[in-house]
Amino acid sequence: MVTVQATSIRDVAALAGVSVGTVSNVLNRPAMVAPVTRDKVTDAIAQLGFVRNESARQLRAGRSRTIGLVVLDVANPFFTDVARGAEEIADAKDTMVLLCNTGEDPRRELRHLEMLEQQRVLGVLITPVDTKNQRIEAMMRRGMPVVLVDRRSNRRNRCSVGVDDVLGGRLATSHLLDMGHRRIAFVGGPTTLQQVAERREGAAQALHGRAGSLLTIETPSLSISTGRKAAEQIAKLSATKRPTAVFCANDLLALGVLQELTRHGLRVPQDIALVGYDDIDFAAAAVVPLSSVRQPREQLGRTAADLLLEEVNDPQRHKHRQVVFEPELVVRESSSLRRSGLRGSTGTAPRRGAAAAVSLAD
Amino acid sequence: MVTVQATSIRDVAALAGVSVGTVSNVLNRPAMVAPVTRDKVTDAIAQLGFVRNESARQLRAGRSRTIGLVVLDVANPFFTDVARGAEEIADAKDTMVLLCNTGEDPRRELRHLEMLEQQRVLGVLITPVDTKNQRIEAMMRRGMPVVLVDRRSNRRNRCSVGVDDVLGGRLATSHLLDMGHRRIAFVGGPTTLQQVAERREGAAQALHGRAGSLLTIETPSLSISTGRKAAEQIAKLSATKRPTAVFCANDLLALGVLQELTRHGLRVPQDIALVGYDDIDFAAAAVVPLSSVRQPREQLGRTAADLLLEEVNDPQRHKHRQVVFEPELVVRESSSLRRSGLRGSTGTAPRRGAAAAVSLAD
DNA sequence: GATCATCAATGAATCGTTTCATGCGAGCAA
DNA sequence: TTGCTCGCATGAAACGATTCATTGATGATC
Repeated sequence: MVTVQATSIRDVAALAGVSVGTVSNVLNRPAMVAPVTRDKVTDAIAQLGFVRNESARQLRAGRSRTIGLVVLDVANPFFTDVARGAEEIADAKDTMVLLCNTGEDPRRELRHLEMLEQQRVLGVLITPVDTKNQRIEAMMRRGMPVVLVDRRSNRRNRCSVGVDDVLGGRLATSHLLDMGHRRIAFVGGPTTLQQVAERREGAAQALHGRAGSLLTIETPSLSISTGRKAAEQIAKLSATKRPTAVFCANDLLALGVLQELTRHGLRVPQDIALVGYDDIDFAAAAVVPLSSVRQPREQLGRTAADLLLEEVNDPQRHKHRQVVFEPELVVRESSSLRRSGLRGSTGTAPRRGAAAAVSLAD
Repeated sequence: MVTVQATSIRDVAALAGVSVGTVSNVLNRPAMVAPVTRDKVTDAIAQLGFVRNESARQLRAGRSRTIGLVVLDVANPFFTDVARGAEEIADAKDTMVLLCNTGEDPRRELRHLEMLEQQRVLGVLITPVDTKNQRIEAMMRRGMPVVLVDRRSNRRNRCSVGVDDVLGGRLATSHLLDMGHRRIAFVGGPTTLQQVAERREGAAQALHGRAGSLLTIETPSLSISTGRKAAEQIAKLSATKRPTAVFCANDLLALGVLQELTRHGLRVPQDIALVGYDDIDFAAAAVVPLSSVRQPREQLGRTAADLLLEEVNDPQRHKHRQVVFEPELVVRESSSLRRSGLRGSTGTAPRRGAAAAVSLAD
């Protein structure tokens, strides 16, 4: 097979009998070309199968039409929902979303950021692996708009959309305490992830001034398989030391924990209660429907894209904002059993706190 | 904030006191630049925060360093695993993967293909929405390498990697027949998706010459929520008409079916047996661990990327190949109950067929 | 000291677009 | 007829890199 030499705007111009400038006008400002000429050009384009070279366009026009979305894990439904939200907004503005997966690996994150900057994307939505990321700072200094996703920026010099993770951790843990649990484990990591650190912090806050202890099991990542490994450690503990409730930093971990506890003959929620985070679709469909802290995932993506495009389209007027959503605890079977010793009835979840709703779902 | 005028290779050259050609050499062929000069240049690059403009590079060099991966649904773990496999291979060859999500929408698919071709990507891996896709044919005629993913090409003029979906459908349905089921439903759609059509075809084949009927419930997509809707229809049927077993075209559907059946008081597997397809991680973690047809997902992605890069790097020697993997039935609780009337014991799965392994997993 | 090979660095040409100042012809008013 | 405006079309000049023929400097060899 012969690789065909790509046809350029010149070939189209030649075939249509017009100048290259006119072809470009047909492509970009069809209104200012006479209908007869326009038809000649579009015919020529169709006949030659011409496809415009985006590199050349971008080089000259100095402006790309894509934004980058850098996430920790595309296999995590949380992020695919965020992506969906971002795409929805971008689509409406004729902008494409480049989805990049770091797999929580700083080196891959760096590679993706480099690529995005080399491509001169309009801007970047990112959930960074590390709290401190030199590269991001540098990019911003060079004028690249960046919005942090699922992370709060303490600095005022950039936009961020996030969910109050401390509150989320507090909600989950208070609920477990209310259900009569005293030995609670937090499973999650790495703690370099701000989300993880804050959810744990929330758990610690909930315990403040109340009877109960928090055992932290740090994991290297947030996947189902690491969840299984963490549960193995828990299962190995003696019954008197073993926590009676586990709060996981996300649902994937929780699902892994659930599988592995079950394999070891530990029942959820009878022996160990379980609460996850994110409320992904699979949580409700788990062996034991999983209590979880729900975040407005698509909303997060939409808001992030909105903020970014606002900054892109009008950098002068744009004011950096830090948007924080509130999470919501969804109680399901995995944590709905009141701890024995406090009369063993299946209790419904109590409302706690003013701002945060605690809802009971199927 | 002032948007800084992007620094170019000229600025670097000026600061380092060398020519632009030398800077380019440092970037692309550092070995042929004297160490002293090289250091001057790299210092200048660092000092200016220079980031190479990929558009310009690509325009002149005439060659990009990315491949496109177009999938039906990024929220489906099947595809994220395929993506992971493809990325693994691409990474090793210093190539980036652009992940594009069509959401089974032909219009979005078209937009993504246009964008990829405009960007002059090295090639495209795609699971097309329609069996016949003009645009793909056109792209190939223009010399763009394309590999079909999770789909068999009957034509010899292109590469494809797929799994024998007819066999998969046969495995699942034979298993259900062996467990004593006679009224079996197939849930899946749209049938324009080749995978769906073939899995159904396999189901029909399994019934050939055996007692039993196949009820087809066509769905508009392959998500959890459409699965719920399908289950609603099933639940509405009278007990005598209702199928005793359901085979779903993928696991997401099956999980949805499972949730909704349970909500209607129908027990799995006692009232209705259930088999899914893909064996995603969540299948084993479902309320009732889900029997499913397993496909070598990452392998699929790796092989596809391998084929594509082979064609890209040596178009002369490359021979198009159609790789077909064999699926494997994994029997779990959702279908492991032998149908009453044939003595109601929990049976283990029988081995069926020569090539296809039927394994019993936890 | 002349000749030649080797190694580095140079800078102009080029990739395929977009953009914009310029040209041109038709139509219209004076 | 002249002078203007208006509507389209033109084509040369960018954009920022890569590439390659050419030049220059340095040693080595005779």
